[in-house]
Amino acid sequence: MAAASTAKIVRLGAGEGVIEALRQRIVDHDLTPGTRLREQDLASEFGVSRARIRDAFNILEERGLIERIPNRGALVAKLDPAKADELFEVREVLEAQMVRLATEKAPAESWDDLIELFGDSMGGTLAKNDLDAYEDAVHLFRQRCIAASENEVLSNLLDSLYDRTQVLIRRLVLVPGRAQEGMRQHQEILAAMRAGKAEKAEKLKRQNIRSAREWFHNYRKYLL
Amino acid sequence: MAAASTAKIVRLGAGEGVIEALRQRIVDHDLTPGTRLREQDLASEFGVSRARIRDAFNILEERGLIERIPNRGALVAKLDPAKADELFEVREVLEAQMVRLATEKAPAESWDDLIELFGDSMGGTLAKNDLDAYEDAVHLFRQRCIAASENEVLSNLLDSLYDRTQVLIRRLVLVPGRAQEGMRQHQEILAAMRAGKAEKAEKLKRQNIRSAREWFHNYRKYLL
DNA sequence: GCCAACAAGATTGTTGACAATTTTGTATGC
DNA sequence: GCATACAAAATTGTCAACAATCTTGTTGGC
Repeated sequence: MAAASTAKIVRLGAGEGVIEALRQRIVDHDLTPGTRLREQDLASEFGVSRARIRDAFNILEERGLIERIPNRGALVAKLDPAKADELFEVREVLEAQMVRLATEKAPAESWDDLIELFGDSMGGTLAKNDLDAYEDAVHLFRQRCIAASENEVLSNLLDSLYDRTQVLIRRLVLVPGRAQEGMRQHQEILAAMRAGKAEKAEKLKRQNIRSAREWFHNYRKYLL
Repeated sequence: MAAASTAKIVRLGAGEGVIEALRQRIVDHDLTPGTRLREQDLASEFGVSRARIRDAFNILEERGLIERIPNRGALVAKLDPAKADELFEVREVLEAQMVRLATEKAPAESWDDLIELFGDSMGGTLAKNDLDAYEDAVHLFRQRCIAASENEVLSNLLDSLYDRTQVLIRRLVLVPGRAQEGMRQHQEILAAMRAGKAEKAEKLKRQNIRSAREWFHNYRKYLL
């Protein structure tokens, strides 16, 4: 569930739970973009002082999840098409690098269970519109790749980008046909990884993100 | 000079200057890795309250420039070889993407002045060991590419990564032969950009970072 | 002489109160 | 009726004091 949990283990101060709770609400669209965040309200709700909320705001702003206007407070960051494009352009190369490094650093057999997961049964799963199962599989693929790439810097960046696009990705799966194509692409990527072809896997992952970006463009009216 | 100034224009609060000042000291190695940062000392020096210093610490920690140990304070982050490798692995794809986007989005003629800058006279400049001129040229190349790539997310990530490796890069130029090779690589990259060959430019930039990484490995005893 | 227990000092973590700024509501003049 | 000026309320920005935790120096015992 928690995308950023891959690397953040340290510092369990009083305010740490606040950051995570706010992050979760924002990426889950519990707090919709543009929502104004009042320090005192949140402080009362979480039972901490305003200073803790302020600390959380500083960090969430640095991650791009909220925007702050001097003397006016904090707003949940909006995701306009231009900004979404920027995020896709960066994800394209970072996720491709993730797959490349994972292929190079992990033994080929370690992907067998994921190949099984994305295998024959997945088609039927999607036919029944069981999107949760698909989302879980993609999420697992992602987590395994991040772990295998053994690069904390990359991991943190991917988590940060993922937080900002999670809502969009989730909605994209709703578009008829997108999940099927995504499944096929993951099968191809995994096949390349199983064969140890890091460069090919990287290229395929890049195409996967570009493809997602194109679907987003074609359906952006419905997605944002 | 200020690498992170490309995008951070907003929020000129009292504490904003503190962040920038501390960042500058860290990336310039004015504060060496492992240095302990005491809140009260810095608060007195900058003439602000400890809370402002604390805010700055939060942000610098998020950017990976300092590390915090609970109840023990903040240390300037150390850059061990493993972490340096991680940074190179990420820079490799992000800077390549930067060059690709810059080539695609900016008119070919716009690189003519940089081609001139990295042209014939540069060889003599390096022969005289005028490293400042070389560093300035590389810095200008970088800034122009970031601006041309028109991607704020990418720009922020590159600035953040650059801050963490600036000292290392600066020292790497000292290694005999590295500057000459870097110059040649930039000439090739710029030639590809001038020709509008985005994919080739991307590939060359990738090789440029990989090459820098190898030099770093070979001379890491002297560099860290 | 060396180690452990304890106490004093230093440093970070947290809070509530105060100051500065912006927004909102109201009254007044045209 | 509408716009402007002013005042009150709400909200954010800043700070200094207090509490908790860790480090360091000292003393006593073996």
